[in-house]
Amino acid sequence: MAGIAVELPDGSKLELEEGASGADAAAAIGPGLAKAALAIRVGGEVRDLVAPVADGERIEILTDRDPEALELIRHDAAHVMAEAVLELYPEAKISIGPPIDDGFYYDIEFPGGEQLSEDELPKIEEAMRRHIKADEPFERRDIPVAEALEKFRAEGQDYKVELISDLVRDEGVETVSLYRNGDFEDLCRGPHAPSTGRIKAVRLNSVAGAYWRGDESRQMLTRIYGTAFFSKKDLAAHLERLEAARANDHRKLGRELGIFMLREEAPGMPFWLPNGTVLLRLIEAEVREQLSRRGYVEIATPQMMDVSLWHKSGHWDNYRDDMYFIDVDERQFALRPMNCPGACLVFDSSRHSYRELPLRMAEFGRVSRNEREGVLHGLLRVRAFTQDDAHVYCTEDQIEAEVTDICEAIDELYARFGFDGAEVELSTRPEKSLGTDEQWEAAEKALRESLDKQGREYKLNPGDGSFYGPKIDFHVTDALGRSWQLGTCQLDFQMPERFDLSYTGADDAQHRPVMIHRALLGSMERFAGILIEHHAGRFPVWLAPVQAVVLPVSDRHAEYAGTVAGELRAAGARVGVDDRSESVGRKIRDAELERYPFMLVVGDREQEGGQVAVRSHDEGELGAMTPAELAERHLLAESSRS
RNA sequence: GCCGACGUAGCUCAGCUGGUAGAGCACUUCACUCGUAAUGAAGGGGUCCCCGGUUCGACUCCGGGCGUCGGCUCCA
Repeated sequence: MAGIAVELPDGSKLELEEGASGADAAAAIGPGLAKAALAIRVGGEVRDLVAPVADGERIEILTDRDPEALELIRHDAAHVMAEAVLELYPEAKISIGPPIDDGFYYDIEFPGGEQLSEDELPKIEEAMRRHIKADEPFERRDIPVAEALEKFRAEGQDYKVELISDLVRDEGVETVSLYRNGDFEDLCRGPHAPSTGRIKAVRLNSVAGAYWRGDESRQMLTRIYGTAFFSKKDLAAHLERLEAARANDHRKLGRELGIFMLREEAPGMPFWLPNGTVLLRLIEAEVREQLSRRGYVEIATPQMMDVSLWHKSGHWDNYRDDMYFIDVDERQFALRPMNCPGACLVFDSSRHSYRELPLRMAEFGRVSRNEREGVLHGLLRVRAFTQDDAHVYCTEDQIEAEVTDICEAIDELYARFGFDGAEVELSTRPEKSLGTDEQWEAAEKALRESLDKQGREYKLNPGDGSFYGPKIDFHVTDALGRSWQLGTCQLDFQMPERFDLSYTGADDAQHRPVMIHRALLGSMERFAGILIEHHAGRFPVWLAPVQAVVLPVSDRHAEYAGTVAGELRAAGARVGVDDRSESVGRKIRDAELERYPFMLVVGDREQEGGQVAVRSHDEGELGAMTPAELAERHLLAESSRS
């Protein structure tokens, strides 16, 4: 009888009988592996353990040590949750339940369209544990579409019927696969672990509303979020990590460190406190350093302009819902939601030669957008913010070099602030947009080619572009792993046309410039928020709003403390004095909680020697030195390059 | 905008099955004058988010708003 052979990750060959499964392969290698095996990976594809392997395939046995296996059991857990929910609420209609980054969810319609209360989660969780303990096997079967439709129709599972119908329509499938665990059988591509018992720890976290198929106009379902692990210890560690991440929330740190505040009187419009304002100015200085090095000029244009301008720019047609309008006497004005029209008016205020291009005009532009309630989020999603904006007017030939230069500036700037790298996304034409197919095609091509030439990895976001052009976005994540867009580079053939912008070419004729909208950090507010979380409120010395605090040992050293602070400030350092009548220990503690990088203790010894006793948060006590030495060695060492 | 939860002193939070509130920290004052993560004592501070309703009486119950938080959708 003919055997088959598969190749293992170490390159060795494993002889198996014809028709052998992944489980057989694992068993052939050893009983320990047979017990630990969860699934197999062939190439990039994960398969059920019971799926057959073919002659010559390179296979890998997945166990709980494999990161992909975690995704597997989370998907398993989603099925177990659906099983438990249907047991407790037989009338519920289930939709989809995928694994996600750190867990899984299942979207479910409860009877009467009611939302599930969070209080019910423990009950569901308990039922899940029972099914996990019962170690129910996952069993797959493939059945004809008609049979599947009949089954789910009979069960009243309308969402499954819709999913299957769409599979037939979009992919022309003839059969679908179902997975059974216990009494529950779900439409599912798989793969799954051999049985529910492989889930060693499970936790349901929260419920939330979620639109069916992510479509606002459709039914809102109840999304139950949960997570699963291979051990209770891993689950506990995960929950601890979340807890720690919450401590780095910029909203909490922002208040504690005197960076910003929010008030009910101005929802979504942050107030910058003294320390935050210093931080903002330092961030701006880094942006300006890029501007001057890369040949930008800076302008400042009005916050509010007549509505006629917004009709002209296309914002009224495409962005009206997000704008604030103000009636003044007989005229209607709008607060700007974007800075581009102002820049266009500046460009249009004089004649331009092709010799001036690319003309790069930057503006730290404050914009106001009437964001829908419910989307606001600390500094990360606000209604009034400042973009480190710029508009580059250039020829089509210059696009690629400009886009490349912008991407480089973003790389340099993010590296300067301690970010390893951002995720790059390319977004193309949305449904609501201005311009012709040809223009969009040319613009999208230009961006794509620039990215390709730079050798950048990027994700494609079809339909996610701005209404006037496609864009490249730079994304980074916050403390809890949520991704936020920062920098952006958007191509625009529309605005120059609408504003009838032109430059004189070498041929003495008038030509239309191309406009690039670009922001390196995106919004100063959002960037600052992300920066706070990235550094957990403990900024590098050059960026710390207060770099050092002078701590007099007793009241009689207060005057000397003031002298020292004065000297350091004169040298350009940001220094505070804590001259409360408190113990040194107390002042050290408070300084640490404020996350000051340096604490300068001054008592009799230091006062006599004209020195300060330096304590660094990072390095502990550094001994005594003069203020000048401290400034040179520590406080100013990494300051802005400008 | 949608779903859910929440809103008590500057902050973190107790509390009341309906009888107008309390702690710690912070703040003020006094004493202490202190050497690397909390010195002690005393004191001030609240339209219990807002507006209605029920009730003899509402911080508490009900309705509506506003805001915040977690999601969805949307977006820098």
